[in-house]
This record gives sequence, structure tokens and C-alpha cells, in this order.
Amino acid sequence: MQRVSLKFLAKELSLSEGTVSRALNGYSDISQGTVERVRAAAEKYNYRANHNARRLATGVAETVAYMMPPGSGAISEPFVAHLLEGIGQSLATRGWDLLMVQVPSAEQEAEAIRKLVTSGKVSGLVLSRPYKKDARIELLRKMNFPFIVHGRSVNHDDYAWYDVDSETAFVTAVDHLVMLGHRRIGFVGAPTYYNFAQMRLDGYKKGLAANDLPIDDELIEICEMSDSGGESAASVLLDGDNHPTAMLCATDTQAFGVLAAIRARGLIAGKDVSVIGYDGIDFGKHANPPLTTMAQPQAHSGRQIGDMLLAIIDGGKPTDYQELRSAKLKRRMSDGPVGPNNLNLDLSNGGDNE
Amino acid sequence: MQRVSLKFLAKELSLSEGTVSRALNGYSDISQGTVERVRAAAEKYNYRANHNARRLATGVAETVAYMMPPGSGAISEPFVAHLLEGIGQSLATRGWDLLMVQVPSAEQEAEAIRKLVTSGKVSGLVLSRPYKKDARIELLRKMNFPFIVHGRSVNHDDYAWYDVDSETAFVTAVDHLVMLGHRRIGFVGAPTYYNFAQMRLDGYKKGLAANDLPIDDELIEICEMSDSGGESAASVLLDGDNHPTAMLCATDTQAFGVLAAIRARGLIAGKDVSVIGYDGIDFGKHANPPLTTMAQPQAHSGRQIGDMLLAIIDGGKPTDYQELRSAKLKRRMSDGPVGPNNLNLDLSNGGDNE
DNA sequence: CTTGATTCCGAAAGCGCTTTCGGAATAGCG
DNA sequence: CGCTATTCCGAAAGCGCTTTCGGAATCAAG
Repeated sequence: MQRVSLKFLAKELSLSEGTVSRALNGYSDISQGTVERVRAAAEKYNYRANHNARRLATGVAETVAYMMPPGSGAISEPFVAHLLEGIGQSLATRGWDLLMVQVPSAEQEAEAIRKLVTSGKVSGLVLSRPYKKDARIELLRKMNFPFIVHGRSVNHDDYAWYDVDSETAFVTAVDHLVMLGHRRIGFVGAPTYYNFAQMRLDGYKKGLAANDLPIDDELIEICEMSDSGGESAASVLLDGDNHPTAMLCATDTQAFGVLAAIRARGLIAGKDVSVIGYDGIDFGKHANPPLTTMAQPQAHSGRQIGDMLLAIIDGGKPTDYQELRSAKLKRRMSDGPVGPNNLNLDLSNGGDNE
Repeated sequence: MQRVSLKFLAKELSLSEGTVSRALNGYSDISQGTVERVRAAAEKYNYRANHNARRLATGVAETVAYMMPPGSGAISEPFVAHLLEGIGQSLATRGWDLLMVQVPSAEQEAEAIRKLVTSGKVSGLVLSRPYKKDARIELLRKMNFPFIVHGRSVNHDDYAWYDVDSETAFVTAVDHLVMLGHRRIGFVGAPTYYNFAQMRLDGYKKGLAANDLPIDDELIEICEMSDSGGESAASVLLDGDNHPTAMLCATDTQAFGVLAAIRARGLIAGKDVSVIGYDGIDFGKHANPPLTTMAQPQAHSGRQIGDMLLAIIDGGKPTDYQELRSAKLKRRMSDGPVGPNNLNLDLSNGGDNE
């Protein structure tokens, strides 16, 4: 294993190591003839440069790390998978590597970053799901290390990011619901130390205000970002005195739980209660009923993010790489007009299966 | 960035680089006193060894690669995410890294592996979803490189693997269906160059045979592993002359499509037609109806796989690390007894929504 | 007090590659 | 044909760390 080194090739060709190296790396001070001779030999002996050596010598790691959002199961979220794939593709165009970094808890993130940066094993970093005020981002900026974040913190003027404008997505969603006749619209949100969660909540409130609807705190439930979180949040909303006729969810995953809560009460989403999620994950089409959602343009987000980060590593100004995309309403079956059924919702007869 | 090197520390402490290095790495020939002095200084200056240098010097990469199954969207499959998370945790116990490797097409896999191995950047490899006869596995064995595969190829005696016995899982599923009175059981399978797909098909046939049921090729549909693949496969099964009263699917994802095909015909899964998937992915509970499935014990499979690979890298005999787990039937709502409805299924009146 | 064993550390040789520098050989020019 | 400009390559110095080897100092024992 790892038999053929530069030295071996050099000896074989009666050349110096330096010459072989330069020939392989496309330096101009090597004659065409030797370049070809070297290439042929490299091919013949299946030579691969030892990356650790090369990286040590050049000082560039040729590797980018993706830092997983901490918290168990985080990686299983669909968006992470897509992102990873895209970033990987982007990196592959240069033969760079993608490293996964997992941090057990949020407290350890800053330290993990410091370690990563100083270890020299990566030349760039992508972060996901920033907090409102994110210590990781500040640290990275202070260290002047190339990075890009998928999402934005509150103060996002001076670093690179790629985000979807979920705030206006939520006013769009509210508008849509209002247009369908809904006036009591609930909100199932995520913990607001995440900035995206805050922005979605803001969008919800903004949408309400724009439609001259009051903001009722009893219509707002914050829960963890899981289906069961959504389910219990929806339960308190649905079982309260002031049941909403529609619910907006911060994530599709929560929306699935909301749908479950609705079914559990013998109600029909899209008819008795409307539900709109956010993310646009594919699976939503198989939900019961198929989930209407604000779909992110996730098609090439990973690819995009990777390209942006690479540009920054190449010396680009981070602030030149800030991209805000917008989400689109994808109507499936979980939304609908307010009907006679839910104008005077009476849940007292709701079945309780499960 | 990357200010503090070993040299710096050494100078600061008036020690030689070698001494500092050995102190940090727990060699016994350093006095307790200096060890502490060195530790304190390292702490104070926030010293982190440059990994590339260390790896070059020691020859051990301290990194493990996960090779993604090629084909677009492969990574978005739920099992990959779980696996990655577990492997990452396992590696984290030693401070090792997880590298993601993506290969654009199956043809390039062998070459990618050769490159990876000879580049020296990883000390072990995990493969997923092997083919019946897998060139990657043979290559790795020939090179005597530490690896483990998630799944098994046909010939799996002489390497390490972790797999779930999907063959017996499928005979269990058939048994279950037969017990419910089904006699015409369809199979929606995956391409059989994948060994797992072949084994599931085998299990299906075996189960049929064990129950004295004939094997009818018209009841077997192979399609790609996506929901839409499952949907069209189910369509031909359902619209054929010889419609099955139950269908087994090689993956949950396909099963979701099958469910859709059933709904599209105005039928009810679990009542008119039974459906059982395989994988046990969480989302199945939100499907319509909730998907009955053969659930893999994926709880700690990633962790397990990581630990096994590490043991092999440490010199363990690969053949000592072969683990076969079993799947369990997780009944939800998509299976049920044969009813009067489907004994003489008449589809001519089936609605055609969507 | 001598000898042999221990303890602790410095020196130095790499690991495999990159890159600068300078020099030999060749080419171009008057 | 002599002189400068090019072209092409070898030598060598690192990159930052690990690890072997041996030696100085200390200790215990005879």
C-alpha cells in the first residue's frame, strides 16, 4: 500500500523529485516532453500524491468541513442530506474533501471551531442553522477564517451566508390563509434562539398585522422541531378555548405532527383545519393529507453554498457572497377555505384514536 | 492563524521540540514535572498540533471515509443520515474525522477507492449497499485495506460487514400476510444487482414456498428505489388481470409510492389491499395510512459500524466482525385481513384522481 | 568511591511533498 | 563567433510533527 512515492517516480525516470512534482502540477518551466514522460509514468505506476504531505507542504488543506447542527438526530433532517450532497459536488470539482464535524452540545461549538481552525485540517467551514447571536460566527470572523453560513444570525452584514427569506414566506402564507377566509391562524414555532425560528415567527406576526388581524399569544406555540413536538403543540392549540381554523408550522416535520393531532381529533386537515408547513420536503406529498408547504428552492443550495465558500477561500470578500432566495407556496391538500364546519368549531365530540 | 507550533512552545519552555511532543503524547520518558509544564503552556497558548504534519509523520490518517452510494439523491435516504451520525460518534471517541466521499457513477467507484487508499488520507472505509458481486470489496480486500460494509455481497465470508437479515424479514412478512388470509401477494422490488434487493426477493419467494404458494412472475415488479418507482410498479400490479391482495415492498420509500397508487384507485390500503414496507423509517407513521413495515434496528447501527471498523484498523481480524441483526414487523395501518372487498377485486370502478 | 542502572532530555533523521534559487545547456542576435 | 536571453532541470530548504538513539545526570548498590 502506498508504494509509489515521488521519490520512486523520480528514480524511475532519472529525474529529481522537484522536477517530477512540478511536471505533475503543471509548472511552466518543464519541457513538454518530460511532462508527458512523467505523466505516463505516474499513470503506469498509479501514483497518487500523499495528501497529508502535500497539504503540509502547501499549507492548504483542500478540505472543507460541514458542522452539523448539534442535538441528536439533527443530521437526519432532510435538508442536511441535500446540503451535504451539493457541497460535496461543488468540492469535487477541485478534488477537495468534505469533512463532517459533529459537536455533542451547543456549548462545545466554539471550542470545536477553534480546534478545527488551528488544526490546519480544513480551509473553510460551513455552518447551519445559526442562533440569533452566534458565538461561532463571531469567533470565525475574529479569526478571519473562511466560512459561510446556511442561514443568518440577527447581525449578518459582515459575513457570507445563503438563506431563504422565511420571514416573507410566512407573510405569504398568512396572506394565503386570509384569502381563504381564515382569521384565527395559529402558529407552531421552533425555539427562538434559532434565528430562523424568530424570523418565521416575525413573518407570521407581520402577516397578521398586514391583514389587520390581532396577535393572540394563545395562538402561538413554541415546541421542539420534531413531529411529536408539533403534535403536542397542535394539541394545546386545538384543545384550547380559542381554537384556530388554520395553523402555520415552522417546519414540515412539525407539520406532520400537527396533521397527526388533527386526525386524532377526528378532524380533517384542509377541510376542518388548514395546515401549512415550511421546507417543502418531498415526503410531504405522502402525508395525510398531502402537506401544503412553503417550499425552499433547495435544488442546488448545497452546490451554491459550496461554490460560494470556495470563492471566499480563493480570496473573495465574504460580504460579496450573501444570497437570499425565496420560498414558494406549494399547495397540496392540507389547506382550504374556511367552511361552516370550522367557523364554530366544536371539538367536544372529537374522537380520540391512537 | 495557526501561530503556535511545536517549535514555538519548545522555545518558550526552553525544551526541544521532541521533548514537548513526547510530553504531549504521553511518553513515559518525560518527568512528571515537565509534562505538566508543557501541558500548561499548551493550554495557555492554545496549541493544537497540525494534523497534516502529525499524520504525515505517523503515517496514520486518523480519518475514516464513508462512501456514499452513487446515484443522485442517494444521500437523502434516511438510513444514510443515521449511519453517518453514528459513525461520527464512534470516531469522535478518538478524535478521528469522518470524510464523505461521493462518486458520480458506479463505474468510477473502483478508481475512487484506489485513489482514496493510496492518497493516505484515510485509515479506513465504510461502504454501503453492496452489489451482488462488488468490485469495490474485492479491490479493498486485495489491497488489504481496513474496511467494513453496511450490507453484504453474495460472497461475504472474508470481510467485515454489518447487515440486517432482510431475507428472513421477508419470509416473516409473507407469513404475516398469509396469516391474514392473503394468497396473492405482490412484490415491489429494487434492482437486483444490489444484493440486498436480491435477498429480499429471495425471502419473498422463500416465504411463498414455505406457505405452499406459487411463485407468479406477474406478481413481481422491479423498479427503482423511489416513491415514484413504487407508484408505477404498483400501478402495473394493480391494473393487471391478476391483482394481488397484498404487496411487499423492498423499501419504505417505494411503499409510499405504492400507497399513493392504491389511493389513486380509490382503494384503501390496509383494507382493500395490504402493504408492507421495509426499513422502518420514522416518517412511515405519517403516511396515509401509516405504513406497516419491517423495521431495521437502526438505533445504533452507525455507532456499531464505526466501532467495528476502528477495531479492524487496530489490527482486528475482519472476519471477526460480521454482525447480522434482524428486522421486526412494525404493524401500523397498511396491512389487514383479506376482506370480501378484495377477494374478488374489481377495479373497473376505481377513481382516478391525481 | 566505583560501577551499573535509571531517569530524563536533546539531537537529528525522517514522513512525502512543494517551491525557490541558481546553474547548465540551448537558443537567439548582432 | 561571442554575448545575452531562454529553457529546463537539480539541489536543497523547508512544512510541523514524531520517534529513535544516545548521552548526561542522577541514583542505588557493592
